[in-house]
Amino acid sequence: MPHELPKAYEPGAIEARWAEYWVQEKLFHVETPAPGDARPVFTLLLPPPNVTGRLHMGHMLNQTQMDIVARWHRMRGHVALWLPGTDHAGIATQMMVERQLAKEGKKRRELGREKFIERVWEWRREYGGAILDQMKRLGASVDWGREYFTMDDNLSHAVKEVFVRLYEDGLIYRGKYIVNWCSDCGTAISDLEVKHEDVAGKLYEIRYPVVGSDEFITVATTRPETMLGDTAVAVNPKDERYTHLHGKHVMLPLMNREIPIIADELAQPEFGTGAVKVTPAHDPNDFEAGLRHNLPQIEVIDEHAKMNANAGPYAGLDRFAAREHVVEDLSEQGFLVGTKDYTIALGKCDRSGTIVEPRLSTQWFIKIAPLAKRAIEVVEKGYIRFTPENYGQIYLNWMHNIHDWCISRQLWWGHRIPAWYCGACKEVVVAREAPSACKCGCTKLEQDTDVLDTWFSSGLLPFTTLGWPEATRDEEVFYPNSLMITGFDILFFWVARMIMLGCWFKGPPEDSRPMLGSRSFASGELDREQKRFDDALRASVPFREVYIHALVRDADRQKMSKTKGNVLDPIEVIGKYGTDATRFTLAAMAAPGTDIAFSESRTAGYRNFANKIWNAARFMFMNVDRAEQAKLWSLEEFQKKPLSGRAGLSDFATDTVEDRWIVSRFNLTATEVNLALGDYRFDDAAHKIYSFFWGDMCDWYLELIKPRLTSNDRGEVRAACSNLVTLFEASLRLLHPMMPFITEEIWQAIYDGHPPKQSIALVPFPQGEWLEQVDYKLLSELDVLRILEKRAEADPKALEQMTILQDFIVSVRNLRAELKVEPKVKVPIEVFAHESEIRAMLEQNLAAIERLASVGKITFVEASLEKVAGARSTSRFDVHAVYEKKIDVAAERERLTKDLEKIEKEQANGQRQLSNEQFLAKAPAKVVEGLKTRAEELRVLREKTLAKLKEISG
RNA sequence: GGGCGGUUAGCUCAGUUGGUUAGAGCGCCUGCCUUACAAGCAGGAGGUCGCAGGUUCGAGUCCUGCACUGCCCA
Repeated sequence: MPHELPKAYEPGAIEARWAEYWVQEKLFHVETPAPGDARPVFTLLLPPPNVTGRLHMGHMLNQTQMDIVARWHRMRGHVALWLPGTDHAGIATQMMVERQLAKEGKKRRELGREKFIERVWEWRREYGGAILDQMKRLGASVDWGREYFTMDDNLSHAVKEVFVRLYEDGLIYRGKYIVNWCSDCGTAISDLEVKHEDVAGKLYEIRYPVVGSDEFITVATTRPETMLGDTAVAVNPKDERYTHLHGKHVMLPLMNREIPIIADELAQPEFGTGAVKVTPAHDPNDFEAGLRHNLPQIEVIDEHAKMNANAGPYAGLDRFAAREHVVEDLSEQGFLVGTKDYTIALGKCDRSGTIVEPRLSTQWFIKIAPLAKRAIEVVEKGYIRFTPENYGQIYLNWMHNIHDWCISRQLWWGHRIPAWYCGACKEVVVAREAPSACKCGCTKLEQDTDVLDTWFSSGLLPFTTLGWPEATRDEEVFYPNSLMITGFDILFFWVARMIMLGCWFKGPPEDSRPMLGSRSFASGELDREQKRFDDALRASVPFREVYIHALVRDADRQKMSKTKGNVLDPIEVIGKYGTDATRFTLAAMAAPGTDIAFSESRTAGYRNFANKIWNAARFMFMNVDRAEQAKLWSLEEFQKKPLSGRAGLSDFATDTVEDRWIVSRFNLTATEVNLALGDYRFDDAAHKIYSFFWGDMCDWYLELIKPRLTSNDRGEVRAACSNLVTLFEASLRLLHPMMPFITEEIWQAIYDGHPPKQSIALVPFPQGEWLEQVDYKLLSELDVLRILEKRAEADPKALEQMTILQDFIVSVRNLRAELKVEPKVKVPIEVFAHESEIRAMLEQNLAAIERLASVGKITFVEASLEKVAGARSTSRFDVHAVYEKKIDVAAERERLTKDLEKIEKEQANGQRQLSNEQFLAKAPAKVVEGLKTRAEELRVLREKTLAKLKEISG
């Protein structure tokens, strides 16, 4: 069947069609492997996007990388499970629905809890799938049959189980502490959800009169309104300026309340006057100091960030209005000493942007130290590997300084805390199911109205999505997950919490930890116990590897933000250049540890790459169709080949130097791509494929085989067609993880409706097999070449010969350009090659040289052409164009002089090293050898260049 | 204040344990509508690797200091 392909690649329709096909056909659904299934398993969990979210560039980078890795593993024959899902995003979703209600003139509280939650579910059914639909457009090869949502029944059940177990272990407690309060969201938030921002503010100095004296004590604060709740003034015990005031009291201005002067480390002598006001109900440090000194906690700001009744005359004012009034009154009454400009690190709610109020409030917390201890241990012992490595350090640093985690949220949307309070005895009952009665006999139990932090549930996903707390086959097979790919911004939200929770719930009981010094172990027994424990710990990690990707910035390296208006919508970029090109851009720029400055010009370049592939395919089909019409060869011959043993290039005829060369290049490239992907070097892998496809295959191989494709020799046509299709098909497989759409389209066309598998995504990846057998992380490039040579997959001789042939053709083209030969004129050339082998190779490729360098008659001469003006020389050959046009002597001299300088400089460098005994003694043999070979080349080149210069000047 | 990173071609970036001639894309210059591709082809220019020291036979790569710059945490 003839192939009609449009002249330019049009990604839109093609991509939408395949995206739908992959989902419809459930191609990436993974059945749980039965016991005895020996295939390697690869598990990847999608960090769930917010159900309210829309896809942004960060998601796209994240998902592109995951998809590349997942497709790569799948094609290598692994059971590759990629689990998709969304996060219920407590605050964000609740806000979204409240806004919707507001439009109808309704309020959440009027509706009531149950009705409201129903509305949220409705909203989720209606809009919650948006981001997942966008993922489909990216071609993400996830298992849609296993999609999860953090509020699903099974996951909610697991959340309850975790809460109860942690509570029973004494790791969850409830108490009144200072928390980060967002008055806009109306809930407590965790430390991680507070973003600090340096802003210009003021430092107010206020003097408090010391009771029973004329003295004043001056304190400095950035938040004067909180003084209304002051219950002490602190001075450093070592600060001699204040020793005489220890035990005395001050009169709190405006409130006329006597408060003590306490000696506490809280006050730093270097800061301000060395004395600080203490407001235990509105500052975390003051809170601690308050506990140390048994100070009363007077709250003056309420949940709406307004001053409350304790603030006396200021009650009812907003906290910022109150600040103005307080400062005014202090000033009027002579208590304000002064104000200074001061930079404040202001904490804002990550979600709403509201300034966070440290507020005294009763909340649920996780006692984090025991969990953190394990989370540190598994990383220190190398059970989890970070890429780039430095993130391991950052993680440990954070984990060492972690604080208890406030997990309750004053929201309705989320997992409700499984705790009930007795109406009679106030006892707290924590249980998996609603208890019918308290142990005091009272049946009036009310459930806690709060819900859990969203991250509490998402931190459990690596095991709860696999069926936990039930012991399932899925969990047995797929846990630990193989990999977590995510951005550094949620390293702590996600990665850290998953590790803490995973290692706790999937790990060995803490009391099974062998203790040094314990008498119960005989010698040797302890080691065995320790090993058992460590093995259990190793098996408990949520994932074996963590890859942290960088930030996608705009082309000017600016962070993308809505306020700056520089946000790129990936769907728009895709619309312009195609998904494949966009994916390829992200992959090619994703060097580990470096932010991506996303530039559309680069994407345009990769769209051109897609177009190049497309046209190469057109070229292939054009030739194949012609051969088919002439009954010389048929695609069926290729289609009939069995799939087994087809990971690389098989049945590839290696009659010519270009055949042998392209096989070597293909196998080398495939190997390098495998190595790069194994190291998450997406950029390397992309560049290697790009230069192979375009630089080797299109620029040289396709050009070189053109004559054979149109030859009258049946054998030549057959071999050329077969080679072309074989090579092309294998190259598509190599490219498929990065550019899934165009590769699927062309691959399916090659098989004309009779593909050996439903999709290119399910056929073997080139050269993957032997790499499974070795620890390839230890291989150098040279080792790779050697191994391939041994396996007859690379031919160093062909690589060298082809390089010389390319050099030769480029030299002639260069001569033509310099002599300004008309493009259509075939210029005769003279060639000298002193090595017979090279002369023979050139003679064998005369037709190619004639065609690719637009050459007429080629004459081999017996003497060097180095003295011929305008001749080109390399260490292996001299070539000269016989053409009337005069050469530009000045330009030629300049070029030669420049060449000579370069040659001599390199020569001097080499000589210095080679004449250095230390170098000869210490440098590896291959370096010395290489330098010697190069020195000889340089010697020849220098002589030839000198001769020419002399000729031209004389 | 504590910690981590960056500085390589006009621009955006690679450069893996130190080793032969520092690479790519885009941009730029010159010539071509050569029957797959002008989203292309061919040829070309462009870098004292932020600065100053040090280690080494050998430094873009390791160490120290400095300058500029970005991020995270408090």
